[in-house]
Amino acid sequence: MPEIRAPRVRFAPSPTGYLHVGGARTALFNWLYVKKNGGQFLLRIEDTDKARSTDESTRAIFQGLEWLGLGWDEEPVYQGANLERHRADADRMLANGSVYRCFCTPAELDERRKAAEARKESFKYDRRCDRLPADEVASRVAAGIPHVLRFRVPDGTTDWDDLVHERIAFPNKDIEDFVILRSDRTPIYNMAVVSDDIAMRITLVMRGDDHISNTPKQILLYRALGAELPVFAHLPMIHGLDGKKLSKRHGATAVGDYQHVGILPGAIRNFLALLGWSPGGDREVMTMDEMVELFSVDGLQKKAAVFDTKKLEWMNGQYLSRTPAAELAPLVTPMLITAGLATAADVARKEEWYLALLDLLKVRARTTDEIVHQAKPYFTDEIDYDPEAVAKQWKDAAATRDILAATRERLAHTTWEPAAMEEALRTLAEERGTTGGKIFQPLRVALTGLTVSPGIFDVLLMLGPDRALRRIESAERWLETGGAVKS
RNA sequence: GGCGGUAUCGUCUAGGGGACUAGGACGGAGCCCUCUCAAGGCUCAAACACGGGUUCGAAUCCCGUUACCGCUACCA
Repeated sequence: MPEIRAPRVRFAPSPTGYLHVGGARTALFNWLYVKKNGGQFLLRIEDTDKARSTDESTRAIFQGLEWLGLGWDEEPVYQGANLERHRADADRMLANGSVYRCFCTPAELDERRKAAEARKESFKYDRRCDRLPADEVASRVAAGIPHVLRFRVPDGTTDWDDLVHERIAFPNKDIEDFVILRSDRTPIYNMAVVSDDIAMRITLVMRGDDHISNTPKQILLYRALGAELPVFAHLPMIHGLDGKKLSKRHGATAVGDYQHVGILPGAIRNFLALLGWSPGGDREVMTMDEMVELFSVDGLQKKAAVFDTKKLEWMNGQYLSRTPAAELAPLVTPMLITAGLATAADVARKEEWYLALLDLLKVRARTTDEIVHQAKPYFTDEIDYDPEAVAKQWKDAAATRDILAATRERLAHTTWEPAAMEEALRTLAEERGTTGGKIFQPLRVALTGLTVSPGIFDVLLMLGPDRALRRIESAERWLETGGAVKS
């Protein structure tokens, strides 16, 4: 498939909820295409459904796109503002004979539809109003009888070369004479979309493949308006683990949800890019620049993809590990503050220490949430002992207390430097006829309350002698009193 | 029901007639490393929906069947 040079593309969400991952993926592909081929990525807010559209969700969409790094090129277009043009275009088609007035009421239509269903027939508008004599139409219009505008679908076939599906064809006999303007003179979706796409000079329409059956109707509209056709590309849907279209019941579907649980924008972008597209070969983790470089419609998939959060988390872990602490800090700090673990001033005061800590924690975390959780022992004075850790590493209270006391004593007289500390504790282990692990593990619980942490000497280093020693002492007391006294 | 779309490991995918004993990644199992976890390294289990063609040769091309998805409004 030839690439389109300097394409003008658009992402056209309805502001009826937050930015959905499916929408985000569509926006990403449009964006990548434009960056690869040079052109404009435009935004159109399809807010013609006043009842469901909200400013709040428009803001959420902007915010979501910005977070993902998908900037747009011109002022966003609000579909609702183009009502007059939509009407004018519809009237133009009425004037050139592509469209006719239909006086059938919704109630009548509904009745006929139900009757057809009862007969197990498929319902299609029978064009009865198109057969009305001209003077009859004129007198009804003069009498102010409400009516819609319907498109008169010609004979033949409507087809196009889809960028992802190749040729798709619809016999026109299967396309109903669809309404383009309601009786209140507001446009129907397909009318508004085509009018706007023409006005915005869109040359490539890339959207979800749930729009495939809208496409022949839209092509008919372009022709009736004498406009040049854009190229169409229909992307596969994103499904949940059960193979059904992704929805709320599959858990988080809004981009913002992932932002809030600590997914990095780069990670979800990379993950989303791989849903329905492949650069070929074994490439998986890619920077935005690499994705732009590699992007091609040839790598687009026809099949729906399942949104697997496990792989997203893995991807995020990859990004977390590769992101420098200095870049992670602005993301993690607010979460630390919200969690009540630190203030901005705390963090600023010991920046070097903080960045070192982030470097230790990021490699073993899959989300920034996990980093915050793991960071707790380094910020609070009081720690809780994880019952599981106690059960596993502090089985014998007396013996543990004894070993902790000995450990504390050695540490108190050791230079606070990893090699020296390791040497001291390994010697202690040897003297006691045991292994390092038998000392490190109980010590880890004393220091962090957890079974999981960075290497024990890193923990010691981050905690510093005063706090570490005090904490071991608290653990000893806790063990002595059988857990009655909090650390 | 009608119309349209799709079909490679559980999942994301590579594959564009012979290089396929079908590759990689996530997830799973196991081993190594090791003070825990993660990371990393290694190993294993795991797929061409089915049936017909075309061809010397089909995961790859064609047809049919099946399954799944989407659309079928004076919604978007």
